[in-house]
Amino acid sequence: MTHLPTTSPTEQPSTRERIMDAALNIFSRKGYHDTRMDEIVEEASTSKGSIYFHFPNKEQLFLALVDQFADLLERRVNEAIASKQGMERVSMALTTVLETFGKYRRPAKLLLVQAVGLGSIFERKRLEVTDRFANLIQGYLDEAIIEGDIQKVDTQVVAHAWMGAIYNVVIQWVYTGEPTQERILNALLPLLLKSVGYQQDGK
Amino acid sequence: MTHLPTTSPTEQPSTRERIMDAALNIFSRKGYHDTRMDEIVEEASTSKGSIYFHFPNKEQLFLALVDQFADLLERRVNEAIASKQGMERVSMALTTVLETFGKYRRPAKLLLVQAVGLGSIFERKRLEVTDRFANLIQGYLDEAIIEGDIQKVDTQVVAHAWMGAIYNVVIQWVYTGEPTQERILNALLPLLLKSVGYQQDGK
DNA sequence: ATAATGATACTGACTAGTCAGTCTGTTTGT
DNA sequence: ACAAACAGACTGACTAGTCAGTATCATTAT
Repeated sequence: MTHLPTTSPTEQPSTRERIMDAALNIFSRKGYHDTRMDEIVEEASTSKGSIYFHFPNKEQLFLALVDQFADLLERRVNEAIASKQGMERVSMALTTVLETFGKYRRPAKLLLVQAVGLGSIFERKRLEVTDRFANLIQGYLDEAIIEGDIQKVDTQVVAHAWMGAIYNVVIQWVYTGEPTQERILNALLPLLLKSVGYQQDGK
Repeated sequence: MTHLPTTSPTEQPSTRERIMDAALNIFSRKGYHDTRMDEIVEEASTSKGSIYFHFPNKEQLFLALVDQFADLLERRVNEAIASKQGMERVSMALTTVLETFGKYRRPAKLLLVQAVGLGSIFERKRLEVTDRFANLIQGYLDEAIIEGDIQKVDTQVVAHAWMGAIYNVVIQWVYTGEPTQERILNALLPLLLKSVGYQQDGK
């Protein structure tokens, strides 16, 4: 089904890719603790030894998936905003994030839900990822303030608030399928922009 | 330390209360899976059998804590908004939620962090709690629209976005202690109100 | 008064199952 | 010949939950 783009899109998937694919499926569905390594073995049509050849342990396998998706997300956002400036960057970044979450529903769930509430190792990783994106947003906002696009605000709080807003709406959608992606984009984007006093031009 | 108000505030705590107190401490610190029942036994100065006399299993003990705090939160909000109308209700509800999270930091972490990413039983409970509060917010917003306080918006999306914003900022604060509660209130409240086009009167 | 009965609250040694990770191989590629 | 990649049976640490028994107090009978 939903494959994350990998390094070799032409050939048939390597064992390592099959393992990550299977792990993503099951982790995102059942969560970290309820996922047995033997299930991944079966889903990936491989063996215990093979998994432990490619990954040192269960934890690292999980973190590899989190990193893979976080990287993809950041790459996509960076590509999308390259040609934009000021508040348009913010707007474009938001749209891209929502689209990417929409396209990759399972990894999104992994990152937003299953990576929460695990042990301290995972908490550190989650904080790292969260900070990474919060800093990104904060940077754009600071830029927009300098450019005079928006009023002065507490960009740190705003950044985290925005992330929470996006996360939560997406999580709701991942679980229930409601509201539709279109509704989310139509409602959320203006909401966030308005929250810092920016009025969209398109009508 | 931070005791949740219970039914008998005068007498010294009953075994059941000691168990819940200890469980809250450890669950909120280490998460559900990393908490051993034996640790709770020790912290509560009781016995294994005693815990299983008062609670059928680990899961139900955890859910009892979640419910206890969700109830407290809802009760506080309802009390606070009783005398208000329209958009003032929304404003007051937000303030109360932030204050309550601030006052009960550990149960907040339990509800917002540790209850996420667990199995299906917990997911159901989390959706239940989330919906409960989202519906509350949505109700106030719908009311405010009818009263003409704010423009028409997709209140369902707004409700979930707001919750996410609040959650995420509070989580950040629970983890790092930053930003301060005052900064959060000063930044978050206007942000949320502005996001639906409502201008505060104070100033 | 006090002994017998019962109910509730608690104790902690024990068990039975689970599952991540290991180990000893076999196969495949160069 | 050699190593990288894979197979899968096996191990043992770990822990939720059990259960047979004890302590304490209220209730009733004698």
